[in-house]
Amino acid sequence: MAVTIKDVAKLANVAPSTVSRVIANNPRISEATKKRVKEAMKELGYHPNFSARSLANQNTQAIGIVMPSSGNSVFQNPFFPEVIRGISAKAHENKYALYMTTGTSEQEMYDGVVDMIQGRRVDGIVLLYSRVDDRIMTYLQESNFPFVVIGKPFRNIEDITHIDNDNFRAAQDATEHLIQQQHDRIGFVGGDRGLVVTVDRLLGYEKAIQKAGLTYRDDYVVHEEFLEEGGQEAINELMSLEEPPTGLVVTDDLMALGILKTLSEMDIKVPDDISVISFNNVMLSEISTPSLTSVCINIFWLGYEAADSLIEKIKVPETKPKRVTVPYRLVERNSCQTRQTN
Amino acid sequence: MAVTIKDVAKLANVAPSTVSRVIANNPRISEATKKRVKEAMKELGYHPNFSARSLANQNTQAIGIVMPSSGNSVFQNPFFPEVIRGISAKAHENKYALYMTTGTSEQEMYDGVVDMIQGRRVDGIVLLYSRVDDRIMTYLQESNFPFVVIGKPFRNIEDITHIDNDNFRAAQDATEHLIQQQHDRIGFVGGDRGLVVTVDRLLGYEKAIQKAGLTYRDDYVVHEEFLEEGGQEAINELMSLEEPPTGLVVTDDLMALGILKTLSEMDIKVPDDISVISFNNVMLSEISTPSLTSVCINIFWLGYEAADSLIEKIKVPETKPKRVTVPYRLVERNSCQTRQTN
DNA sequence: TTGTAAGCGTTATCAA
DNA sequence: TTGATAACGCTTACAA
Repeated sequence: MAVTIKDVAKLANVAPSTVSRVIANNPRISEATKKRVKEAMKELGYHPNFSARSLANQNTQAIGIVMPSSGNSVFQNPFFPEVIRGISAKAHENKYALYMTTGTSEQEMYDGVVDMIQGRRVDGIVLLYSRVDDRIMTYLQESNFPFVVIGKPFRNIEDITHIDNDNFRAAQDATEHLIQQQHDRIGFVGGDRGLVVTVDRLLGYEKAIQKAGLTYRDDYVVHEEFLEEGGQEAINELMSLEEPPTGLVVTDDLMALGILKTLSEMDIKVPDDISVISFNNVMLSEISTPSLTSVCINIFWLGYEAADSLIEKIKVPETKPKRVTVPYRLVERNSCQTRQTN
Repeated sequence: MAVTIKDVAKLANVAPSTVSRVIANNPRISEATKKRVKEAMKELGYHPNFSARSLANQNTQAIGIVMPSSGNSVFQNPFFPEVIRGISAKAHENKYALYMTTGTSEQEMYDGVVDMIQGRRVDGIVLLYSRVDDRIMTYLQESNFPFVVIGKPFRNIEDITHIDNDNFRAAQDATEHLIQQQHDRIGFVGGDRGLVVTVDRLLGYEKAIQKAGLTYRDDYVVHEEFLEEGGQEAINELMSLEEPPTGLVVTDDLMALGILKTLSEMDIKVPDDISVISFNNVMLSEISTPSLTSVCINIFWLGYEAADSLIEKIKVPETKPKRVTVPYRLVERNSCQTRQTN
């Protein structure tokens, strides 16, 4: 077995409880013994056993991360490594480790989350997505376990701490950016309509269209799962309309990349023939050709704030639910240009 | 407190140990009591407490994942979500959960790993990269803790279970692919030369060059950190040579994407003016324009095998170290073409 | 086939 | 300021 608190106690000639106090940095312990114990720890190479500690403590110093199921293609989105980096940064500052459940189906994910919570593997959970009518979120709420959501909860917003951008306004701004560039036929390409973020961005788009006095056209709004089979068809149809759009608001950089490809295959030039603006500003948007004008939503920051709010909630359970809004900003690159009216 | 084994025992009118046996599916327990206990568990909504179990068991049912430090830009590489997906799949089959350390510096990572191991947070570790002279790997070896490496260990290969592609041959094949397409001026663009995989691929490239009777030129070999400041310069220089290459072997799809961009800015057309072949075959290689001819290294599979070997090692500690070689295959797309000799 | 009881490595309460 | 000692929730000899 590894070296335990007892070994340290023996070597330092104190009781185990004293060693425990030294670890916890209990103020009422003499500097002398503190030093002696610390030396003993160093000498033996002592490391506290987390399981034992958790058991006694009722706390794990671990945060659970719930991603979309890995069967889902969004799993591939660079959004995730980046939020995790943010979460991780804050977690690390507070000596929390990260724990992940995974699963290839919604059911597996659900079971994983239940296990994680009921099995007391973690002190709190960050839900990395928000979808309409999500069992997991419902469960989290009912279980009364500390958790925060990245994104906007579909219901019970008031009761759930969540970290989000103002996606409505962001989409409105993005759309208006195209409008300012003289575009008046603007399409919207959304991702999974089950995601609240998709809905929010669509609403923002609609608002901008309406506010500018343009007519909202159903056939300008498509949803594609570009990673799936046949994902290109939606774009094909869109561009085959009698009056195809000259500007596109796309809800995700990765989708925009796919669209860039489809367009190039149709021999439609970006930004000359059509302007494309998208969201997230992942590193790819910079290295694609053309580089993408994208709304930077500060992914890292979302993660960082999420961990921050969660840790607060863990430490002070009475903390009121709150909404943290992370700012966004439009980053202009080369996928948009003023419409050529000739 | 949550419902414990005692509560279940009481309700089912048996001893706690019996409940424990039912959980462990101990064969010598009567079907009758087994059923009774199971009903009690269901009725109370019992879930075993992992900490308690780990403490008694000396096992955590968790696998630790060690990524490069998140300060490092490779963190962004879609390689990671994909290996993790693979690890996760196998882990899940065996009811292992995933645990992640993170940190922004090598030191932080190191401390995290030590904590994870000494604190008995995990039963084994998957190291997701292999670099020349890595402290963490050295530590893992010395600590005699179950671990596997994805990639080829820099030293002590015989003693370390690792999962890898034959990167030497893969690079040789990739280079020969260009040679077959009549290219005779072929450059090599590598990533971090501290990574063993970079070295292996470079050697494979050299071998192919030499085997084909082409002359190896120092100035055709560059290493770039394309995500870093000034990453484009290496390519710029390469293409400004008096006799610039007409083919490029690039060690990573993401780098290849960056190169595609740099080339397009220099008004050099791919594949017309220059052919590019890269590695990893991440989803992006398909949706880039042009799509990338890439060596598929079966990332998911790497992860899956890694978890498999690790779990075996955890269960049977005497297991001999072994090397698992995951096959690769060249996926032809549109970034390469036969050299136009006119 | 089942129960009793010790032990896993901590923390925390109560005395001293 | 420190030491005994009882939890924490589970597993596992050993007994029955």
